[in-house]
Amino acid sequence: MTGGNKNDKVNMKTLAKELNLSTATISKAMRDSYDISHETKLRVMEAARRLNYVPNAYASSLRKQSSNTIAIIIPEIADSFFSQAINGIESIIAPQKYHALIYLTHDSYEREASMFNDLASGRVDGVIMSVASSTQDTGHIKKLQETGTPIVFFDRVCEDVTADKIITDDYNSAYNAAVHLLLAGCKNISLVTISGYPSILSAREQGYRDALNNNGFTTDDTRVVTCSNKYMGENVNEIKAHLTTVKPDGIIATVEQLATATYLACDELKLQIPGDVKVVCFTNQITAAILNPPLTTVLQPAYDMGKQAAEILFSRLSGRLIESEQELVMPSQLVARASTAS
Amino acid sequence: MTGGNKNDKVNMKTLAKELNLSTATISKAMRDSYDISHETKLRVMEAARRLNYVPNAYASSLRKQSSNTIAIIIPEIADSFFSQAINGIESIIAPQKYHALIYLTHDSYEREASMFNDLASGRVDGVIMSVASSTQDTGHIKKLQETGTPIVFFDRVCEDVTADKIITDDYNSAYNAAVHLLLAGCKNISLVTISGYPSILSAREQGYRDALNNNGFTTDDTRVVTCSNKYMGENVNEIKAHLTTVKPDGIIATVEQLATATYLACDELKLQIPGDVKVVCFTNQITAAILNPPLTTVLQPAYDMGKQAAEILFSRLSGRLIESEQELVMPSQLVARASTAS
DNA sequence: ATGAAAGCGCTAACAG
DNA sequence: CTGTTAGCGCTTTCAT
Repeated sequence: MTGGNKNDKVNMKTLAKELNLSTATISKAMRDSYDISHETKLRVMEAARRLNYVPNAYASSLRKQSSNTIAIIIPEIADSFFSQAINGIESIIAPQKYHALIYLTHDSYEREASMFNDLASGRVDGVIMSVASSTQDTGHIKKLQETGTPIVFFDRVCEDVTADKIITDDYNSAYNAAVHLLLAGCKNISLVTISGYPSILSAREQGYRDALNNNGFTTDDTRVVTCSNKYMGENVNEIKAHLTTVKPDGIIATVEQLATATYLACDELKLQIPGDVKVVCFTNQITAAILNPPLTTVLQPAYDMGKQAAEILFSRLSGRLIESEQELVMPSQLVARASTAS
Repeated sequence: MTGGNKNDKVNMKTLAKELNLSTATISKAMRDSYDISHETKLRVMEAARRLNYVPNAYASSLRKQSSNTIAIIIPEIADSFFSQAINGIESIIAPQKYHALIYLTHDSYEREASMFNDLASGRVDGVIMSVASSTQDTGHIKKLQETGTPIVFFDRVCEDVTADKIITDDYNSAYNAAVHLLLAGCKNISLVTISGYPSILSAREQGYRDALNNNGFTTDDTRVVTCSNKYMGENVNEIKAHLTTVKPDGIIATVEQLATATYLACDELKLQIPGDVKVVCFTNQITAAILNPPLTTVLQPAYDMGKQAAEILFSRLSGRLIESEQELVMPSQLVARASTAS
């Protein structure tokens, strides 16, 4: 360890001394202020480079009461939808020299609430989030909002929180997915979903129910499999049990993690897709096209949703956006593949 | 917006006034210091809760010269290996109340270097990283190390930087993958890889070459397809061209993103896997088992690698670990599936 | 165009 | 056990 971490610590004072200027002048020069002469700026820049000077982020944040940092709060990172959304967010914030703190709730309300409590520390200027599936009470979110920290939701939004929201048309997407299965000849369609409160889950379920009901089918609750956990093995078992007892000829899976579980369940029961059961899943997995069989998906514009969320958050931060909170609905796309072929 | 962001800002002074104590006492009470009476601590806690007091993170960081924040610097987030590794990192840092800033290099040296320059601002206490494939010069990394910021590499390490490193045995994994293909009857094995400098790429290539050479096969450079970009379409075309001209009967793909490209290339050329070409890929994709056909993978312990990286970083940060930097080699696992069946 | 000085909110000596 | 004091490094009036 070369450990030059104590003595050669170079700050504004060092620079000021080096150039016979005040720290105020250095500060202004570094930020390219209008009332510093061009020549002085050049001298400052040169010295900064030469001495490896980088302004201390926390001193600056403390003084300015703003941090150029946002929080991304999501349930899970090993998920194509969320990781693509992060790419979208990053595409906007990185050029602006903003920083992203990432927090994973693992769908736990307790963790989410604890994270929000911490964020009141002024650590971030704003938040982009997808709420945990187990979150019902939203007091923690409203409390942070009250401190003046803007929050933008994407995908898993909270209905009872007033904030900017980026979603896809979950109701229609599910409705269309169900119609797609009906047109493929299914008479007996089940929904495989996860437990939780976010409105996107109920919207997807309602879209599924309405599509069936509007087309002469009934939808009793036995046709809805609610996977209660994230352990692949248990989900597979729940789905297998359903396939064995209810014998659906079509399945709509509402979240990405259920795609693999559904395929494995069919596999283990030697059920053919799409012969015995047709499957469509809400997922952004890039491998959907090369699955056995290729999976019909409801594809969300994850990258663009992240981009939009970041852009709206920036508008709020800059004060440019003063209108009331908006809900932006972006289009999902049903990509038909062999898993739903007639 | 209830906007209580100005007037009711509650800090230590507020609390001190409220309780007729000094800010020093508040500070110590909040941190559960031994020289504060139990009773006072309770009063402080109560008041803190009542007034929604949360210590300002930046004031604390500035004063303590440490931020309880680390940086995770990776090439890409929409990648199973990296997102699983992040889960591993998070499992260690979250309970310790550490925060993670995430930076994506998109494999660009310029972005990586610029990020490292910024980190000299004291924003983070340490770094966990996987280097960009285009990074050859490592000056930016060494420069940050010289400020005393510990860096732990995982997977894509820099050979010429002295630091803690968590890797898998890339040479042997590739060697074994090649042997696996030979045993499956391949006579004509190609490597599909990406351009770049990280030693894991050359190790994987060397393992492949040695396995063939040691078993009586030659490995000329025409058998190595170097995909130069990340646009799926172009990669598919490069692989198709190779399949058409060289006609390999076995393929080893060195990184996750090449799995889908390879499958699509075979698909478009109507080549059967494993009949015409057998395929094995370094990937952690959960869908490997349900691909058409199920894909033989070299599975890295991504979650545990992230965990280890975080644990070692914490040892460094706490000063517990004083020995010289270590390289921890963790085992990969060859998971044989139908894509390499004889 | 530059500088002096105050202070962001917290912590760590040190005194009492 | 509690308080006083001096900063951490920066930004921002306000003078000059």
